Amino acid sequence: MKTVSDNQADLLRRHGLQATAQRLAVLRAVSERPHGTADDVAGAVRARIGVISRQAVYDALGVLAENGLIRRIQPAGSPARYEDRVGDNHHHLICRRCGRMVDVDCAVGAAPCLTAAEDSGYEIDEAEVIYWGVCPDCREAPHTDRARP
Amino acid sequence: MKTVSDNQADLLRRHGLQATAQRLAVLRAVSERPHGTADDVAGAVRARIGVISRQAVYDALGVLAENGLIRRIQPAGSPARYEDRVGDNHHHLICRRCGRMVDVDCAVGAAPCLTAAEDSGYEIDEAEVIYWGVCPDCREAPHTDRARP
DNA sequence: CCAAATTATTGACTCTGTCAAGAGCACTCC
DNA sequence: GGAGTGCTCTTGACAGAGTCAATAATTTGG
Repeated sequence: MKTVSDNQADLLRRHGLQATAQRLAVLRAVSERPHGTADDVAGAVRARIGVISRQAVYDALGVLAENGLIRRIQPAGSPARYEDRVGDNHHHLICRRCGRMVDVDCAVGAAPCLTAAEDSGYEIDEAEVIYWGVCPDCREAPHTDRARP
Repeated sequence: MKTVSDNQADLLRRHGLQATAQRLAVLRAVSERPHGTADDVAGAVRARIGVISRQAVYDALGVLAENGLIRRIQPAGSPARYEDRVGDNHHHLICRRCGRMVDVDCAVGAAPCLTAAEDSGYEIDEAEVIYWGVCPDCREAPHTDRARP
């Protein structure tokens, strides 16, 4: 019988990547905590396999993202975040106060948003949409900004 | 007769900001070269008024953006960029190879894109849209990636 | 099991951007 | 038009996120 790790190892090899302990752990960490930063991932990986270098984390995240196994999101004012929900080009909704990020299905449709009004001759391959707002929790809580007299 | 600088000074004061030489020069630099980075702006300002500290540039860009006189765009993998086209919530189209950025009018309409399919209870105030692709020039030119054997 | 090639580790380094203290201006009020 | 007050600029140290480069360790095809 094959374990989850075996399947993920095969997945990596099918993409022409070597299946190392570090990459497997990174892949698993991203899938367990969507929208985590490289640092979060490093922490989760260390909890599981003991030790990993910062560079290995960046390398793994890099090749996984390049090969479409994970997706990198880089919101303004935040380090890059990673998620394993790929292939459906969904969008993100971020709270301006607490930074919490949630997924949003595309309003337009399945293969969405890839048509700009005028494409200026560009060959568009991705539409990145980030909605900014205030999450329910932060809306209820008193404004920390205004709280200081 | 009023000069351009006088008008911009008034503009600043109308927003409750002091009209300093540095701020005027920053505002002018942003308007002259849209999509420039803080560093570009600093260079342009130095060419005009001689010298400005890095901090003053960041301060000026910060207050101008806060007051809606300019807009800050922070694309993945690039330092922040600034433009003076504000108030119409247009979007951007960036070339993956050369980084060139062009404006795109919103496909949806005038006050656009603020409606996500499901808002998860968030109070959305901005929709940031970035299209990624390859510009006409880079499409014609040979791939630098593939060019190395 | 072995050799070649890919990956990981280590540590220095770069690039953007921020913080804090003091000096210098801009604007207001007389 | 001059002086005070408070905002703004300069200077220099600092921090976070990510990259580079050389060496050591694994993976994997044969």
